[in-house]
Amino acid sequence: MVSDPEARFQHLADQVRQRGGRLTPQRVAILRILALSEGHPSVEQIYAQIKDDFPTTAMATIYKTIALLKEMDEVLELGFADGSSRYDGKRPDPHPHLICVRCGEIQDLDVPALDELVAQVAAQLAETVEYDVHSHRLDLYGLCKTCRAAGSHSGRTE
Amino acid sequence: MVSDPEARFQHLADQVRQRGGRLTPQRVAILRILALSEGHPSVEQIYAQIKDDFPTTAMATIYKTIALLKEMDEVLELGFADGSSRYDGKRPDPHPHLICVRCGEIQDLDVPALDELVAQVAAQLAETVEYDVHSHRLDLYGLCKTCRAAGSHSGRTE
DNA sequence: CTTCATGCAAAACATTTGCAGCTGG
DNA sequence: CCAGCTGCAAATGTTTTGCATGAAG
Repeated sequence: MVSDPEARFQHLADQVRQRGGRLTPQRVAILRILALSEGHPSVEQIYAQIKDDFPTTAMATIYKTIALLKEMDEVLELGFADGSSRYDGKRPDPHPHLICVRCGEIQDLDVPALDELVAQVAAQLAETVEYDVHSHRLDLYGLCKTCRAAGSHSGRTE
Repeated sequence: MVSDPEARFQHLADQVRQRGGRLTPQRVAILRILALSEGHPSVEQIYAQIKDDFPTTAMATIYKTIALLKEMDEVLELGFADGSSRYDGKRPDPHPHLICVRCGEIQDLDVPALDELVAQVAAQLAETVEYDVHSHRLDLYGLCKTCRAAGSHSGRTE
């Protein structure tokens, strides 16, 4: 939310390098898109953007790079019931999202009370059933202003 | 959590009939499993249970019946990043889930403050950006007692 | 140079669709 | 009866995998 996109990109690049990974041009492009994209791109969208600069890039390359980032917990994956996934490389920590079920637009959301609420529940679960909660996900689903005006729905429903 | 499973099954059956749908033996079996299952079965698990009574049942039949229930908002679908889905036919309204990332166990969770919190955020979004929020989803991810003891992790990560 | 990444194609899955035949109401 | 359901198979769409080539460090 605050962090400078360019700094975020540098962080990702550093992490990859420290891990023994290489920074190929394609990979740099993927990291850059993930670090800079305001929206929450899908693999397809990343692919489309990259083809401009590296027309031969394969989808598999993008999947592989994202898998690497997931392992390092440097990207947040939002999977949906329809099997599609969108990625957030700017804020890899859990945070709520607002999702339009019609156009698919995803935006970050600030719910200050949430982390505390989750922490409370987690603490209680740790005590009562020895459950070790380490992550969470909150999505709000609905219709954005534009789609609301456009009429009824269609598309992703979860 | 409260409702009698048998009553829930009857409700589902009634809804299907009112909709002009038929109650074939296979369909009855699917509804029964969804209404009675304590866990949150996958299509595969439903399929396995049904094969005992109706060995010729096709997966497609289960998918079609679930699609019907989804349309009527009588089943809650929990889709995951790995493409799998689990279903809750007991409580179709949004409610939080506790998910073990190692064994995949899913249990319902009670977070009394959540609905109010979501309602507040939704109200604010309606005012500020004319967003129409009509649903939500909260998952907590972690390790259940058993898996915690068993060691490190593997499996679904979201 | 030595690994690791790329890109292509094939494989692997889960889910959907089309359709002939069956059957619930 | 006949609209709707079943079961089979084929189609779909996305993600994964195997492997030869290529390039980062």
